[in-house]
Amino acid sequence: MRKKFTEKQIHILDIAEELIAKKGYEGTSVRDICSKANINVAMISYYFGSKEKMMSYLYQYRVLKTRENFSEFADTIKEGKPEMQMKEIIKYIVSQLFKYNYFHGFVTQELRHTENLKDELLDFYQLFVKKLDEVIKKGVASGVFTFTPKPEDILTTIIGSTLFVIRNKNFYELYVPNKNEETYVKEAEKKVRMNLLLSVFAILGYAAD
Amino acid sequence: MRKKFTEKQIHILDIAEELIAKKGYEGTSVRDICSKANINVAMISYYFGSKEKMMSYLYQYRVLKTRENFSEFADTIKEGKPEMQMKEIIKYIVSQLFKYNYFHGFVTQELRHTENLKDELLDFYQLFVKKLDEVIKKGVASGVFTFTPKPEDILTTIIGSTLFVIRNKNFYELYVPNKNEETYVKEAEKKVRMNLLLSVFAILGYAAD
Amino acid sequence: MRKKFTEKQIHILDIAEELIAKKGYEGTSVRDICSKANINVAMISYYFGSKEKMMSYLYQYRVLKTRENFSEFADTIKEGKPEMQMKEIIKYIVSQLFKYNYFHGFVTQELRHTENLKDELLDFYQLFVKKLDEVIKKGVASGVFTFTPKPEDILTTIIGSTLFVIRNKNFYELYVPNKNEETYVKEAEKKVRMNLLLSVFAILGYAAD
Amino acid sequence: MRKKFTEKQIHILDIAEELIAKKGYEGTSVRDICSKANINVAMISYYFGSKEKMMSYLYQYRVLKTRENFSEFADTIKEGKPEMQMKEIIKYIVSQLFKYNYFHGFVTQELRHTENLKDELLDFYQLFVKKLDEVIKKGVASGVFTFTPKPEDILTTIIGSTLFVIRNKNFYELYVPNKNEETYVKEAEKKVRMNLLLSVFAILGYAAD
DNA sequence: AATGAATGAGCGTTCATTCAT
DNA sequence: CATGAATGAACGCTCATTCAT
Repeated sequence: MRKKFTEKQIHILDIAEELIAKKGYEGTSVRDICSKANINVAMISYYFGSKEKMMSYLYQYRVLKTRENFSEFADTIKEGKPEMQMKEIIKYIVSQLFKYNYFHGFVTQELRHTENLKDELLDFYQLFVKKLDEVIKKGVASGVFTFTPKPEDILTTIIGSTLFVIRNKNFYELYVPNKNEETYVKEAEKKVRMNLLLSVFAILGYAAD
Repeated sequence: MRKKFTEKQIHILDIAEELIAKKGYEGTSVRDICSKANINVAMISYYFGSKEKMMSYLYQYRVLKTRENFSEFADTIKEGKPEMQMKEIIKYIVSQLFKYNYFHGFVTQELRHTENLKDELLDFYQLFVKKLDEVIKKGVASGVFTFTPKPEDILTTIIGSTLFVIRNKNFYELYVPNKNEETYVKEAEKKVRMNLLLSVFAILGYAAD
Repeated sequence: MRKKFTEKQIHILDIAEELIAKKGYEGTSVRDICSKANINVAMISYYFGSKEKMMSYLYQYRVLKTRENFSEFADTIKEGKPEMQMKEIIKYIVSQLFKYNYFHGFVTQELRHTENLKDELLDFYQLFVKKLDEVIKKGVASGVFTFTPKPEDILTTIIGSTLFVIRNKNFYELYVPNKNEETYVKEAEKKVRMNLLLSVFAILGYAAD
Repeated sequence: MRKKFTEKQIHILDIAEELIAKKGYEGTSVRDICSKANINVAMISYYFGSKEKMMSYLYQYRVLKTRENFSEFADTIKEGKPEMQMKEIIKYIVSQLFKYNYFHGFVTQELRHTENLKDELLDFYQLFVKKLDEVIKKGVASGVFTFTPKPEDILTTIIGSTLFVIRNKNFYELYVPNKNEETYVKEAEKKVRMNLLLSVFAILGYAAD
């Protein structure tokens, strides 16, 4: 059920995503979205069929974009050494979660409304697992990694830790040096990335020389 | 503003928590809760003043219980060696999150409704950070730990990873051997706990003999 | 359907009257009344059967008292000259309306709820009409009054003017010299009384010598 | 905050006014109004924002119309003799109160809901007082009136008496010859008008030749 | 292709009243 | 005799959606 969206539709989806990530699906009324998007209240039903279908389209749209993005990324690290690849994967996941935190925010919160779509996200996660598995095995084979942790556990740690930081801003900011609103996000991202690098490479038994 | 609750009120809170964790605050109507609790629609206003106040009471009630529970737990590990203490802390946090996943589910999702109460959760997290800090320092001092990672990062990894597993059941269950509905939860909890033990001890540079 | 009331019941009726006169029948909840009377919410149904029946009892109670009161008053002027009697009647009606403005306030506002009871008020008004008729005829017979206006019109003017003043406080107070909250009511009562005396005696063609 | 209303809105306001005058603001539910107006329950909120705001608009609308109406009337009597002017004013006020008795019914009963709007009614009453004052003074100057009663007292008598008659139908109808429902109202209006003419001209010491 | 008016269902809450004690 | 817990109906209002244009 792929669909091409007009500019106007994408505009609506952007605003819907932001509001829903902030206030939840039920907490966000069609009127809220339309008012912020400067369109008529009837437009969401008109364009997408219903509020719920709009959610599906929004989800599809983002997953599609994300997959394309990941595809490109995967290409860029194809040639590197395992330790570099692992580092880049961590960096990529963390930055993507921070960048599209709106999306990832509502994915876990609001996916109950689009139960059948979860599969697409699942496929996407498995893509990561597969990639991590490759890298780990290659690293172990080449001797730079000592241990063989489960790739799904590595992914769990990376995504889980990052989302926790994003969602518990007022906890984590206690430990981030620069609390300036502008720079906080960057500092937080950096801190969680460093933590994950340390963590993951420790599990891998990475012997830096 | 502590409050004693009757059995009936606790019954309502239990059901409310479950539904809200599943379907969100706005997604759960007073009628849903009352219908499942076999009580009159007016009772929530009658007992708690309003739906919103019920949320506050629910939150208070759980945080209070959780703090008391943690207090007891902290006593039981007071005497042990750092490595044992760390192991027990991880085990404790993971098991608590699994046990009260309803609560932790709505805490991160629905806290916007009880903004002023967030501080209590913050205090609670800081309790953990403090405890972790003690254990890490003691372990480093006694030589069983080699490195000194930040306690807030350790906590982030533990809670983040566990919550991710809880909330992405149909991802994680792909990697859990026994998919029997009854045993799955236990297996999943065991798997994430093992992962975290490995992970945390690796970061600490724990030298097992 | 006469009824004897206990002190507690009278206490409730007093409070109910005040609140209903202020905020209307529907605007006053049973809870409001019970809360102000420091009694249980169930008491009004318990004592009076229902909120509506309470209204009936309240109405009966006040009309009864008022009739008794008027009876006494009628005795005191029995012996006087017509012009004195007329003066006293005006003074009496005005002062009673001011004194029991709570009651008269809700009588005209809330009588829609006790349609069948209007007869009692009607009887009461007719008592006044009869008395006024007597006085007018006596005065005409004795030559102190020149004209024979209809007694129901005299009553209409007296009650209508007084109630208008009571209910349009912020209009009439513009023309009352002393606006001090304490003395205003007395001044207003005095002013409307003087107006009515002038008015009624003018209609009667009273020739003061 | 003046507002133009559509025909549909005016239709709703008419029905709302009638019901509220009869049963009070709290006694009249939004459902009552909508049911009688054959519209959806949501329409009152949709058109006016809320039930309470509807009251304000209704009030504004009627006061505005009434002021315009009075303005026109004032023009028509500009040229006449004082005694003719006085007669016309009485006739006008009485007929207006009878015509718009719904409005005047709820104005005194329900103005607690639109506290801040009372001033507009006050202004309106003062317009009458001013006009009466002019007429009285002119009459006294030209010698047709002997006395100088206070204009606010004249207004009080006129409005008070008329409203009393309107609100105590089953009292006054005892004295109105033709009790036929159709003609009663006209007869009652006539009777109270005659009474007021007599009354007011007597107070003015009008010397008819 | 797009709108604004209008709808019916459902929301959280309050109501007068009843019930068990 | 009196209470406080509990009820079902109704409240004003907002919702996502549909309809007529």
